[in-house]
Amino acid sequence: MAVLKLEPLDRPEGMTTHEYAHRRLRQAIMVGSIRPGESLTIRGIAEAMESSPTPVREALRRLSSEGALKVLDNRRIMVPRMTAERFGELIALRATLEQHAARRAVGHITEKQIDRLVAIDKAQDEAIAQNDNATALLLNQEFHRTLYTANPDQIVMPMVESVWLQLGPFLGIAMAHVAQLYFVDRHQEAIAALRKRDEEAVASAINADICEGIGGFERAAIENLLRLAGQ
Amino acid sequence: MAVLKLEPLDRPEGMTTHEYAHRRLRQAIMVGSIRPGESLTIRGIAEAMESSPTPVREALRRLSSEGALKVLDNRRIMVPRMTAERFGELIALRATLEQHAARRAVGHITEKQIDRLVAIDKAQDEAIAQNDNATALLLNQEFHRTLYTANPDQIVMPMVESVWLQLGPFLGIAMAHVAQLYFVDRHQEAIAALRKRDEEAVASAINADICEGIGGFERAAIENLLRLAGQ
DNA sequence: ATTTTCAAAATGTGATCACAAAAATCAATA
DNA sequence: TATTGATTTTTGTGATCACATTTTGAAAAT
Repeated sequence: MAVLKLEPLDRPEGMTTHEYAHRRLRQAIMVGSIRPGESLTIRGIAEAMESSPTPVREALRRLSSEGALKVLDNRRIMVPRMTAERFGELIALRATLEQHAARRAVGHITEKQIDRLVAIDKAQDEAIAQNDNATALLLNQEFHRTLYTANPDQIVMPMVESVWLQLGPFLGIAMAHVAQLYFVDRHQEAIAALRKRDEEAVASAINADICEGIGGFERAAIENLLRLAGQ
Repeated sequence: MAVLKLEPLDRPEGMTTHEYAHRRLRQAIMVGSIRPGESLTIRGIAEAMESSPTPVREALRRLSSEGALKVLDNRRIMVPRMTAERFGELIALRATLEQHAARRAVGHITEKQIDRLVAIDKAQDEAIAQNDNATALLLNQEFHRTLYTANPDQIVMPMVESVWLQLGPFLGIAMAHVAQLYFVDRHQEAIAALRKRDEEAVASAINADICEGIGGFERAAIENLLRLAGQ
């Protein structure tokens, strides 16, 4: 049996087992610590987190509905393989979705929430300065999430998170084969546009943030990376 | 126990029980035959489709990940209530997502696939002429799905379907309180633009198709409908 | 008539078991 | 050595059971 090592995770009281399993697996996929092509077994995961197949199966179903996992014809479950084409689609969709989410937030966001964005961005810069990639990644997600969820009726956030999840495995590959991930962002540009309630400028900043960040990989670089990772 | 009546559904051989349960519930929600606010019980559904709680729970988890169901704090599960604000967000997101999907399909679609779109549109017109709302709705979905999936690496279709699912309950309400759903579409405009491989014109046609179709409800009309339905 | 109390029923959750299909292992054969 | 074939193990699936929590409904009290 494939021995799966999973980072333990804080489990708040009252959280159900399947929810906990979902969180832990999601986290592992998001940061790219499960190799694409590696097959996950229900019993293996259940044993790794000291529970039983039932709640693990529920977690796997949710993750496959979220696009994080793929169910094969054999009913085996694995992290989807990445291709240059799929990567391109993911980046393009991410740009579309997050521009939409940002536009729809501009009319709702308060000055206090914008101040919060400033604080998150500052914390991210500090994490980058200390070469703490994992924390920087998490804070970058928190920046975007905080912006988009300023709209209380927003529907798009789960879809944005789904794209992040699907990009996770590639991040894992990139981190393993690139000496240093260089972070560039357009957060301050977005913040300035938000202060002015300039919807167009906000969308533009978010688009640039995505396209010049993770989306900035050249196609040749991507194919090279994937080849190196044996995909 | 709330007695749930579910349309039986064709079950292909080899389809697992949880997949079948997922399909049947999804279908019921999509056409608006489950009233928002009505609480679904695992055992009730299991009994209604002559199976057991385990696979039903998996189906419910998937549907909640797809946005079709909402898990309350009591762990009760229900179809989310609709509000005018949520409806507005859903329509705006639908327009954004489907314009994106359409643009991304233009470069891949073949003449044969465009011919297929023509056939589907014709069948839909016939269904409308015969006042067969259910069939017309299904064919409309098939039109859009066929267009978007012309792109083989496409990622967005599950998200489009998620929005359709979330709009389903409102459709059910509208059908119950409006004498006749008037169908307007921009399919022929989209087809003409596809033949010319005019990405901008395709996106424009899809946008109009959505905004003038289900998205055409005035806010006052929506609030009135929701009030009538006791939401 | 309304509210409170308390027992009974219903419900979500997760562990366990049995079964069939798939994968892996190993011996026999070419 | 490589390949086939049979046996064993592993795995996904779904039904069932026990437990804790919630909901329900009726009786009692205000």
